[in-house]
Amino acid sequence: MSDKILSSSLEDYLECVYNRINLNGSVKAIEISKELSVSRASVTEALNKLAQKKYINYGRYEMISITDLGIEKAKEIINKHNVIQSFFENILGIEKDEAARVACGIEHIITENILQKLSAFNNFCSSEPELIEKFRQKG
Amino acid sequence: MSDKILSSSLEDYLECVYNRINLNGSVKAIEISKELSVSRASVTEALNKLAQKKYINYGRYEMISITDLGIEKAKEIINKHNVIQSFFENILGIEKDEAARVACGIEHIITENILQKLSAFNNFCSSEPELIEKFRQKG
DNA sequence: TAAATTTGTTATGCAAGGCTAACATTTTGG
DNA sequence: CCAAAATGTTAGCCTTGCATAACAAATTTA
Repeated sequence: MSDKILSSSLEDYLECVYNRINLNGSVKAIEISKELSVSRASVTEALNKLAQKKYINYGRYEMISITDLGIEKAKEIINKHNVIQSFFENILGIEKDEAARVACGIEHIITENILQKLSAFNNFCSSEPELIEKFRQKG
Repeated sequence: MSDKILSSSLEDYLECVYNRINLNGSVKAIEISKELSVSRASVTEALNKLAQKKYINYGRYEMISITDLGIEKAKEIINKHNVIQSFFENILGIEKDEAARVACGIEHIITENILQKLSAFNNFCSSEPELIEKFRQKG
C-alpha cells in the first residue's frame, strides 16, 4: 500500500470514475459497480482506497469527486488505453470490442517508454496509409 | 481452480520449468525460486498446483518433469512471448531487457487472434526493412 | 410525508499468491 | 560414512480483491 502506487484493479476504478465524471458531471457507486461488473461492496472498498491515496475525494455517503492528482493519473491510463487500442484496431485490424478488452489489460503493464514508441509508430503508420493497405492484403 | 486453466503466475512457473528442462535436461525448485524471485515455499506450492492440473509430474522430494500437455502449453506461452518481444525490439526499437520484461506481462493477456495478427505484422515488416528504417529516422 | 425502493456500508468469508520460520530430506565434502 | 550444508516441505500468517448478507441512509413515489 505504498501510498501512491495503484494496482491494476484500482486503476480500473479510477479510470471509470474519471470517465463518468467527464460524461455526466458526477458518478455514483452503483454505476461503477455495473460498469466493472463487481459488487457495490467492492466499489465502496476501492473508493476508500483511492481516497486514502488522494486520487479522489470521498467519505461515507458523500459525492465522489476526483482530485488533480487523480485527473492526471486517469489521463495517463486512458492515453495508454487509447494508444494500444488504436494500434490493434487501425494497424492490426482487430475488431473494436476485442481491441478494447485486451488494451484494458495491457494498459496496466506497458511502460511509458514503450507507449511513447508505440504512439509514434501509430502516427508513422497514419502518415503512410498505403503501408497498412499492403499489410491487410497479405495477412 | 477449474482444472486446466492457468493463472498468469502459474504460466510463469510452467514457462520456467520448460525452459530449464530444455536447457539443462532437468530443473530444481531452487532454480525456479531464483529465476522468478520467489521463496522456495512458493515454488513448492506452485509445482503442486501444476502437477494437480497435469502439466508436470511431481511428488514430494521428487524430480520435476513436464508432461506432453505441459510442453504444448509452455510452447504456446513462449511463442506469445517471442512474438511480442520481437515486435518491441525489432519494430519499435526497444532495448532487449525492457522488451522481455513487458512481453512477460502481456503474454498472459493477449488473445490468440491478436497474437496471430501481430505475428503476421512482424513478418510483413521483416519483408520491408526500409519501412523500419524510415520509422527509426522519424521517431 | 411516510412507506417502499434504491443505493451505500459494514461484517464476514473465500481464494490466490506471496512470505517467514521451523522442520524434513538430500546432497556434499571431510 | 557421517556431519554440515543445501534444498524441499509444512504451518501459519498477510494482502488483495472479490463475494454475500444484513443493516443504514437516501431517494422516490403513492
